[in-house]
Amino acid sequence: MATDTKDRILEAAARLFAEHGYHATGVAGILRAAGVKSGSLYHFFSSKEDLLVAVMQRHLDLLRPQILDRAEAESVTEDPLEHVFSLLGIYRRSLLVSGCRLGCPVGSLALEVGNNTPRARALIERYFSVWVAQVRDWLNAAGPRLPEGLDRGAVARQILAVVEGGIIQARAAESLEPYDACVAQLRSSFELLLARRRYEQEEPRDTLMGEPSPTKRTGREVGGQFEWRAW
Amino acid sequence: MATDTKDRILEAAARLFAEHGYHATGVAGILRAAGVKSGSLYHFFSSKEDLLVAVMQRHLDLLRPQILDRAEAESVTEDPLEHVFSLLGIYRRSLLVSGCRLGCPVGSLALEVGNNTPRARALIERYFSVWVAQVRDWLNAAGPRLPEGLDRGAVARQILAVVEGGIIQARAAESLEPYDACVAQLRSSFELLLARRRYEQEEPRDTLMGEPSPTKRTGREVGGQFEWRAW
DNA sequence: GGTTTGATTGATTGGTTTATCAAACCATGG
DNA sequence: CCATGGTTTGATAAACCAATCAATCAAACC
Repeated sequence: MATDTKDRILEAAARLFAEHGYHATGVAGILRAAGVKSGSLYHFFSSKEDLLVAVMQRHLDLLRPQILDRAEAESVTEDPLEHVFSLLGIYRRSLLVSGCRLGCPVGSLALEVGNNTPRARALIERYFSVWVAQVRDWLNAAGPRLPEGLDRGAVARQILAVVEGGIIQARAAESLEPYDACVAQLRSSFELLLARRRYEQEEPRDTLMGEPSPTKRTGREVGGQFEWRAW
Repeated sequence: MATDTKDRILEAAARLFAEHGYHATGVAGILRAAGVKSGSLYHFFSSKEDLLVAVMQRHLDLLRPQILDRAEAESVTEDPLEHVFSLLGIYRRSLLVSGCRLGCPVGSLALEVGNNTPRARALIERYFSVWVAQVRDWLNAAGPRLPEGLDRGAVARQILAVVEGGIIQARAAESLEPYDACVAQLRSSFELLLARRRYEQEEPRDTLMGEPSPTKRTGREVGGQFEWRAW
């Protein structure tokens, strides 16, 4: 069927672009992976670059259902801060199952074709915007638990940076360790923010690095420290 | 002269790889940019991939003199924490003068040729290691101003992640704003760490988000907030 | 002055790439 | 049963790519 072929091409192209990059992926490889002849591809897409744009559009379309919503769904609590670390856990799993080869498909393409491919660049920008906006909303939903003056948009951008930068390092090192270190450090920063908020409010506190306001805490205890079940 | 030609080739290749990526850069373009004929290139480098490795080696060789040492040199104070933000300022300038096209030449290549080019990957990994080790040393030099139990290696990795991730976002957005937001947020985290340290020591403090221990403060005051002169 | 060594040239090769196109195919509706 | 239009085929064009190589040149060395 028509849409089936088109989807197979898109899926194959998305996978190969993510694995080897845009330029390193030949049309022949996409055809082979999709089980299609060249004419079919050029029936649906006017050029390789056009295919790239379609792949990016697909990533954008799938961002919410397959990444953001899933991060929420995987959180055992309704703590919006847990959604954030759930999200980081999704990328970690992607690295894990691919032997540190696949991280964020958009991040890779952003650096390779970012400029000099205007349509793709615009989609990448929107992708990041949606991502950041969702994380910002989660941070906003954490409401008074985070400090008053905190720029939650900037924090969301920083979280995205940590993800992308952590993935770069993990790929280079062929190890999850750098990614985990970045995330762990991010978690510490959050604990500090939460602690600071409690400090501002002069609430009673036992430990400074303690758990988030435990209204619904259902995470597991690990080594005496509360885990937000990011993975 | 011999070395002159070789250097011109390396320089041209490094620039073009950073601008357009490895695969998108043709040998012909390198020859044109270096003002050299193909035979010369293949006299010095056995293949395009060999040239890539040489370019990476060059980046590694220049990391200390042109990036890390310069970050120290540009700091007006001897505060090792200022070195860190000085370093972030170097990358910002690179983005600025190139219209957000050039960030970290190694980060781009890390994602594009990271795997499936073992020699290049190993050099990228070493590059990041040296980078992280230097930042870690700076953090260590900050000594007791940072909290006792802080994993300074992890913080250094996180800083690298913020740089690389901030650059990705800046390139995608064709704007410095995302990079600045990430760095600003990083700065806030540091202020929080310093504040926390002072809190631990039960030292007298006036503001929680105040300046770093002002033994040698020579930065400029901006809007009432202390600036570490990152740029 | 003659020889060796290394550097440089630039036309050329062989392979690969993206993209085209006319012909065949097939489902749907008249 | 045919007509139509979207779909698929696969050979092939045209451009591009990395890489080669015999020939020239320059300098250093004996």
